[in-house]
Amino acid sequence: MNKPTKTAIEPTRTQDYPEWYQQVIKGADLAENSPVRGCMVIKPWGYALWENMQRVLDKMFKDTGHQNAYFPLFIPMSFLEKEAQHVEGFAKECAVVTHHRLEPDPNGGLRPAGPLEEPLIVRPTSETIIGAMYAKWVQSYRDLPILINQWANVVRWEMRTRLFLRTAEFLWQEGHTVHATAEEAMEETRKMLEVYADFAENYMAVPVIKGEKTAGERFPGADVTLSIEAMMQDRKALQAGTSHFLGQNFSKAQEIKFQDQNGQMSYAWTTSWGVSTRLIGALIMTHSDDDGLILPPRLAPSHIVIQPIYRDDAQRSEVLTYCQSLRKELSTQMLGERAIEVSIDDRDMRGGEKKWYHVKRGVPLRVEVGPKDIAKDAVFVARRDTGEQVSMSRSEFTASVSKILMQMQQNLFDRATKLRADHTVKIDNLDDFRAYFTPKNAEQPEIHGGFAECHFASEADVAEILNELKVTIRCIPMDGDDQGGPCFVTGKPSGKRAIFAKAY
RNA sequence: CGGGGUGUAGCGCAGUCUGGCUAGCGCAUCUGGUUUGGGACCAGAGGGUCGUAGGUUCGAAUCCUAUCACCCCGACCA
Repeated sequence: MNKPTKTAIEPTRTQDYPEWYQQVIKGADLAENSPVRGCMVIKPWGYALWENMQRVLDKMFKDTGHQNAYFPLFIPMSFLEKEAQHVEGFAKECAVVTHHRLEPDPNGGLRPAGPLEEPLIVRPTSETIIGAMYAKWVQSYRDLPILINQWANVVRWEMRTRLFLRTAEFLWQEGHTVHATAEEAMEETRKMLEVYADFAENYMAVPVIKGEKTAGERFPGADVTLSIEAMMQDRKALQAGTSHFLGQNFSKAQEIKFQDQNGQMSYAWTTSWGVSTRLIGALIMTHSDDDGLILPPRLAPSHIVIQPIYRDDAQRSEVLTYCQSLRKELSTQMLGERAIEVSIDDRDMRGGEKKWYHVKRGVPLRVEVGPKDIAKDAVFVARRDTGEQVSMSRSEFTASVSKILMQMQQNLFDRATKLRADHTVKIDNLDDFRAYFTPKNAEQPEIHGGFAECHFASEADVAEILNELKVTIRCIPMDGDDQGGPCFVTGKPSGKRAIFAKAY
């Protein structure tokens, strides 16, 4: 008795954005919560998406001279203690291993036994364990630079979690490099931010702002933190990737030093940079609509699903044969460097149900093929991004499929760019700022605000109002060409504008 | 760690205030049939230690006590 609903996902974005987000994930079967507090299970469709992201990023890292390696999950507690800022930043959210076996307890259960002499922490990030190894590997300037990346899981014991956006355990990559000079390390920091921005915009179709974090928002232990910031459809900011110039902080703490050309001992300069499964959250919240997930073709695990339509066995075999040949023909087409992925969904399932299954999963193109289509050698094509459905000849479709997918990729990017442009404003006084970030409905805040470009002279001056409105300084954009102006709170002169926004 | 809430079938819930036959409903699942260019219909079936442990009672999903788990709101964060 389940009546067809107007939208495949309920509630809609405007009704309840956070709940919509959860339902999109559920509808697309990307992931679900696990019995382990704060930890998610990434299901095959979600993991395939992550694998595509990994494949592209990994190539980008290799193309910029990096190699992959793997370092331990566990870090001796004393390692973390070495860098004071770093300890302070992460100590409160670490999982700590204190025992190395279990024994039966009197109640028939198990209890930890065999206390460790030194507790191990599960890595929240690997600067310290990797730094300890780098200290051994670096002796001479000839050993530099070291350019290593690792794909790993990390654990941060967050108080509140949300699928993909913030989970206790998440998957990521972390690059860790060592350089002889500050300039070279800073160049590496910038270079990797560019890689992330390139990936976000050209593969994820998510427009990002490259910028520098303020002191208050910096990575614990970094001298400079750069980030890419994206705007989600609820107009909140999401930090999608970070790249840190760590100066000599970690090399001094961990004795990463080398003899230079002149025989002098110097501390090395290090960087670290990472993106995580959070990118999937960014993807979802940038493109999806009230019918579910929308995937940018370049990262979609499957580009086209062919849905055969038939009534009886005779038609079935005729239609399936046609679909198989269509599939084969489409599979030879390329989308960029990747072959187009085509699947045939011939499950015994009602047509409408099957259609919505793929709509919710965000497959870019859905192609229906039935006897009537075959009779005129045509296919019925539905585009996920626009919802447009057209019948076209088979030859026309196969000839243009690659172009259509690239158009979709571009359309998603343009759409997201427009949303951001429509909700980015320059604000120069406190009243406007407060009005911009205050929802009309205090009980159930509607989607409001966006990015505010403002001048500020010092973080302390704006701390109070930011705290009150739950707004943060996202970054000081690198590409900004602003000429300076007065702080929106104090009127004191400031250089460049910063992006202010509510954030995930 | 504060404030609020929820634990009943795979999922979503009703029943609890006011204790009482065999604990219900929707979706999902399974079987049979009818359907089939679009989120089907009919008939039937399976599936529950009512979070856990005590207590009150002739009798507890329901009342009392304790406890655990999870969710939401805050403080903290990729």
